[in-house]
Amino acid sequence: MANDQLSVTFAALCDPTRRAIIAHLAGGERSVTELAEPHAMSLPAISKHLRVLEQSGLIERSRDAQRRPCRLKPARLKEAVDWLEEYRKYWEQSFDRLEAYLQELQAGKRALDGKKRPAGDQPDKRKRPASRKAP
Amino acid sequence: MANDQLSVTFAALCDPTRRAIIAHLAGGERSVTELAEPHAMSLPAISKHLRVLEQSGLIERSRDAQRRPCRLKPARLKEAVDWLEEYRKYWEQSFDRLEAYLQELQAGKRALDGKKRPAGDQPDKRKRPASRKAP
DNA sequence: TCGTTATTTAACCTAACGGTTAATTACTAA
DNA sequence: TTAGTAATTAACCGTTAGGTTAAATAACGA
Repeated sequence: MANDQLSVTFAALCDPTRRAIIAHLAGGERSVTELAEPHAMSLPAISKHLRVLEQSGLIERSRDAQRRPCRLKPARLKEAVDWLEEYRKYWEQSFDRLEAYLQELQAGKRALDGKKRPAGDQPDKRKRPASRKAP
Repeated sequence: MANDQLSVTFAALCDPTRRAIIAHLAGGERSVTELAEPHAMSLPAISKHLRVLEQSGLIERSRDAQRRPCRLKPARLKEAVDWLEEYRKYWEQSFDRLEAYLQELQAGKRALDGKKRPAGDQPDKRKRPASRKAP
């Protein structure tokens, strides 16, 4: 896996067990055993997941007697959402189009006179590179 | 890898080449060769990345003569962001705390009389994160 | 000190990932 | 029909991810 932060974060998030752990930790600090309890797998497996989460910066662990309580560290989640937010306009645009379509349906209009073309729908004629070179 | 949609989406996003392709496609429809051009790897490698993106539902492909133009399909990005938004309050809370701290520093206050956000709170309140609030 | 609880480490296994090169398919143009 | 362009498939390879069991470590409590 690539080692840039965003790749590490998304890689940590792509396992459902780890996402469940994050959701669990949203309820506050939890011990390893508590985090393991809902999952049908061994403690070492959970321990590995926690290690991944810790190394990705999504959680941190402290010490309380024998326990190693974990807590959420949300900064990396913010980074991920910041990346995704760049594309918000695209899904909102799709929604707008759907909404417009539904309004048309409701109005019973068949002839679309002033049909506007939403941005990002560019036909985009650009030069095509002849052939690529593999290093 | 798990086959639930969110896992598939995050797995697709955890490769920097694939994220770059998504960013590239934000500029509109692109052919495989165009998408491959900025990357120092073979066309089959790009083809595999595109397959991952297509199967995850992040892009779709059509046919234009020999070309297979790709375009962004943002719905899955929205699902990912929706999951992450559940945690927005956590990073905003952290930010609030930092802000409060900085304000304290600037004011030179030592006694915190009207402290609104106690640190390290939520001991064991199991609550589901609520929906996102508008910024 | 001894046993118990909590957690991690070690060693191992299998499947999947991300890349390669060579061959193949799909389509166009001459 | 033939040559050329665009992209995919096939076969392969090394590394890593995610799980296992067994053993080790850390801290407590009697």
